[in-house]
Amino acid sequence: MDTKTALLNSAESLARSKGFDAFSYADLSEKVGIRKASIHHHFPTKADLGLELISRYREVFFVALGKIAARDVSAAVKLNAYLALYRSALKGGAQVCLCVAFSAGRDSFDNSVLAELNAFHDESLIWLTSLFHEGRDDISISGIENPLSEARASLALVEGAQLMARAAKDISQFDDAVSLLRSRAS
Amino acid sequence: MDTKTALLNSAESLARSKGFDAFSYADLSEKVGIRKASIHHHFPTKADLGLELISRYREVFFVALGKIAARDVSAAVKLNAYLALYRSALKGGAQVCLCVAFSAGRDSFDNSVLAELNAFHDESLIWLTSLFHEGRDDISISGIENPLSEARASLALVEGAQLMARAAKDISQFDDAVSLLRSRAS
DNA sequence: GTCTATAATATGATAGAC
DNA sequence: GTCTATCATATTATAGAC
Repeated sequence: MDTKTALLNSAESLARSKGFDAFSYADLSEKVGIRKASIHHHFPTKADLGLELISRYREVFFVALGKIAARDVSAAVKLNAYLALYRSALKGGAQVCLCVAFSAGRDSFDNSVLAELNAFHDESLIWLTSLFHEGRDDISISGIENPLSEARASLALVEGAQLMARAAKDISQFDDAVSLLRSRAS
Repeated sequence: MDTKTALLNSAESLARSKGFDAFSYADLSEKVGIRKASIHHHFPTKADLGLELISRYREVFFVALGKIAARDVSAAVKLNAYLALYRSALKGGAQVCLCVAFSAGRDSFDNSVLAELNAFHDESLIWLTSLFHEGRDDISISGIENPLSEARASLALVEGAQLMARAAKDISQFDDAVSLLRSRAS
């Protein structure tokens, strides 16, 4: 693996466990085994690092969602896969997804990072709305009256559930919070 | 108002808008009009300040919830009051409630602060579970099968909705996320 | 209780040798 | 591309005068 990728991987892990502003180039230096100054060669400023982080994350995340959507299974199965994706991102309660980590960060992000965050949010809503439409049609998810409202509520639910689980360092808080939604997917 | 209260008020505002680790004694100094060193007289360390902040917040918050619970109105009305409390805490999208702010903070909190956070969480669940029991009994809130599950989902929902609204600096994201829950309270 | 002054440390970032 | 050395600045915190 090349140095830049190693830096991105370690930075992502640190951002998701501690927060983007809570880790320093010194932390990153120690994790990757390279001097602080050398990191600036790959990411001149920390803002550059932040932008590349969220950009890469969004790309990878929606490739995963695309694969779920393409499966020839019921909407209920896809909803469970979506919840499993957020659950596994928790790493047992030690990390949140990068989107939650950045949303929780201080207002230290510039417009390009905020644009990525908004895009993540909008794309998620589109994906979820489509899912709930499907679930209403194939009647595999119960009680759907308004797919868009369901999408908005579900996104806030999984993000809040992640936040609580990491704060308590207890993944069962995530499971408890989403159990009601999961129970509607037969 | 005495200096200590002024410090707590300004610190709470800063923590809820920027994050607890994202404001410094210098920021606080400027806001209150007192020198940095003088703050240490009231709060020797920043950890002391954090503990007093969350402790005071929990107290005030559950006094408010107690007043809502004591009202002679339907559970649906109480649920709307609960959602309105979280909505007003948003200050239009600029702030989150202190509980969300601390949950999102880095792992810089010691055990006493984490204990307050856990207590906040547990007390909220008890309050909400009681509310949903009431809503099932007076049939003012629709579709309740398991009050505890509803409580857990609702808490994660409002916290996630706050996080999203502040990240987008747009209170309508909170309203959108909770609209489904609100619509069940007739 | 508040001030000035200062300490000890950590931060993001740059210059220039190899 | 990585290194050593350094800078400017910000952080929490303390000592001691008033």
